[in-house]
Amino acid sequence: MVKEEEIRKGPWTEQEDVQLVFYVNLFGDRRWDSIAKVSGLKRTGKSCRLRWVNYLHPGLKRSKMTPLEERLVLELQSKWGNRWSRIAHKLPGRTDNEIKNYWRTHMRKKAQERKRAMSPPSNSSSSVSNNPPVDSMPFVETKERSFYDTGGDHHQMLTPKGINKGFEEGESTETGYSMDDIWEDIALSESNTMKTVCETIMASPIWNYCPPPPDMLWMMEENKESKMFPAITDPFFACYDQESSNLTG
DNA sequence: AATCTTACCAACCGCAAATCA
DNA sequence: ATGATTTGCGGTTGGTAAGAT
Repeated sequence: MVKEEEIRKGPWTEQEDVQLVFYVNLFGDRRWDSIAKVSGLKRTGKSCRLRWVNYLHPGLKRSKMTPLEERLVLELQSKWGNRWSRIAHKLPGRTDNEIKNYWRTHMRKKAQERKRAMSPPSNSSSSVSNNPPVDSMPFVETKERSFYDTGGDHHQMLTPKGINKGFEEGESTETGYSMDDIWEDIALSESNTMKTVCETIMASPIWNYCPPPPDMLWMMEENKESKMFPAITDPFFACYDQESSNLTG
């Protein structure tokens, strides 16, 4: 485990993202503690998993919720309550965190609308403390259009370019880096093989290496994340087995 | 133009469940 | 069978961009 004083927190950097993507592709999206250790990332396994699941996973949709998805979220939430992970399973490409955030925002807005509707303008001062917590409020479905509907996912889910956050229309991010940049970094090394990767994996820094081509990495079917990586009993050793048997030839 | 408010999202935390030794 | 470790989930917080005043 990484020593406590060395553990990094807060926003992930581009380098960390690339590094994590690289190691997850190498070892699979399990054993996060090991990935955290081996990768040299000064992050906890938990943090690595969260970053992968919520941001770096290639199956993620980065577009706004479609009206259909919104409706589904609302229906399932009223049915199952705050079982975000369960709900997320019904919405391919969406994460529990995303849905949870959406719900919070949505319900806050609903609560405000209700507040406005229930409290006449002449008597508005008494309404505030009577509002129940948003999560406990019974949901009343409306037919209103999404308040931030953009028409849904216009991009192919599985292509690296399609998972950018918020700049689907070709915008670039102001805040430093984008997933495009990451994928570009990865793609830069198309000519390099896994052999090179495995030979150099234990050395540092990671930036001397070039990951395998993206199309090799991200082959997965929607809703079948578990098949994203080859079934390797012990990925750490399997890597080197593969290196010697498959990847050299 | 400056300040305040709101909406959104990334990431953390604590806890429980699952897995491993 | 059991204790330790790891993983996953849900709640919460903090930062920031956009909109309102």
